[in-house]
Amino acid sequence: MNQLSRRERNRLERQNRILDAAIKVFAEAGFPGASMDEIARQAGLSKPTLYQYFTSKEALFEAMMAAPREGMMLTFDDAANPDMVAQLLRFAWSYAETVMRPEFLSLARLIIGEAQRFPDLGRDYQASGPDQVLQGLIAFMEAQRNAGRLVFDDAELAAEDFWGLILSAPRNRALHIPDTDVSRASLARYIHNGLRVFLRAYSAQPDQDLARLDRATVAETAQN
Amino acid sequence: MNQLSRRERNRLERQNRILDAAIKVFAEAGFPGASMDEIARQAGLSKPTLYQYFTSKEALFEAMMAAPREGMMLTFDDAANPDMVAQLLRFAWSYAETVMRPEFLSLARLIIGEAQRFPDLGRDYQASGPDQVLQGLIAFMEAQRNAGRLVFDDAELAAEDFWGLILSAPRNRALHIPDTDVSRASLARYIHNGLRVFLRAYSAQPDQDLARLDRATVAETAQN
DNA sequence: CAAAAACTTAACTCACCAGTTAAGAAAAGG
DNA sequence: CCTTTTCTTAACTGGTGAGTTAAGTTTTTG
Repeated sequence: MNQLSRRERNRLERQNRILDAAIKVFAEAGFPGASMDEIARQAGLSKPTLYQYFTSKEALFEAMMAAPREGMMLTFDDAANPDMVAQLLRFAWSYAETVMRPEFLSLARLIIGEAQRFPDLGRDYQASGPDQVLQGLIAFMEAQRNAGRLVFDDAELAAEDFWGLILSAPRNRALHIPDTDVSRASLARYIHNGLRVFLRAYSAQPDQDLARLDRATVAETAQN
Repeated sequence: MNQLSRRERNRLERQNRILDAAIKVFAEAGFPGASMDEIARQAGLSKPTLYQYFTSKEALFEAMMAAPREGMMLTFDDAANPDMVAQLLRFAWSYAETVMRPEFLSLARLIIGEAQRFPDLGRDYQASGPDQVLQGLIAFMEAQRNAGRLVFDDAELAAEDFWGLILSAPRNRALHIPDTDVSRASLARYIHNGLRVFLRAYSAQPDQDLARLDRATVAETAQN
């Protein structure tokens, strides 16, 4: 049932406990403010054991940051779906809910705060996070243009506009002011407004798509 | 010619030197990573003197952050000017050039990185920086709506959209990746695209305003 | 079950840092 | 010019943190 020896299983489980503790402590205190003793304490073991797993504070920090960020790689499953508005709306919501989670914001604050001291960190994050999402968005935008539903010259700009319209305001605010839990209602306000502006500027059939958006909005409001 | 005694002048000059050194060291190392010895060294004096001016590391940090941020409060001087497109373009450029300066980005990284440890800091910054600019933008948007040049329901959303369309993409990237100096050409790309999208979505006379924008773009390109 | 191997820990080292103290230098006032 | 006051500094203190060591414990293996 299990290939791993008891030792190996223990080791893996502890490694995960350490990484979990590290993310918590680093996010709370920043790299210089975090203490290896505190991380060890929160992981439920002692410092020399911690050094068995990671050879230095920096190594731990980098390993923690390199750990895959689940939930980031969301994409458009059904590219053939003709209801572009519904797809955009669904994408916007799932992305917003990922990115605005408190732990995710903490991590973003940490990355930004340490970007100067760890230049690779920020670059890698940008490449493996936002840039991936952007690529997915660009592919989607181009598919919609080919299907005659969107009109634009530069797919990258269109994708970035979509992102910026939907998330930049609430996210910037949340980065500056922690513990402001962002309500679903306020996210809805940004998402629907952003999408409306996006469709007005980019849709091949703006009136039709805006009507579709309003219908979707009513449907969702009724759900809650 | 000068009301201040030699002592008082020296004191002020030193205080400024300390604040300059502090901003540099804190931005480079973060709050916990910055050392008072290093700040004293960079300010060209010794630690006890530093403590004569600021009673603790926290006090220095907060004083430094409270120092007025010049260049942030830009606004629309000539509200009566009928050329809305030119005004938006000028605002976009002056704001972008302020916000994308390396020192300004360093400060933003520091604020975001320490927001969790200093909750007031992030709140105060948001209130005295971005929110002020936003208020100015909102007032402008409303004036343009009253003049029949823009169409929207929610002035705050319109203002935030403008901001997000123009700056969110390059700024987020710059926050993650320091020392990427952002060329005027790439800023121009974002600004002109953002403004185009904004006008398509919000202008009362989109075709006319877009033509105006293109003319302004050509004029500026010719200048360089 | 006993010996070896791997793992874990309490206690330590060394460096650094925030904040203080005591003694010396400079300015102000008579 | 000399005394007083203020400013400045080199040297110190107490505490903490990264990383190590040596001794004890658990797991594996014959």
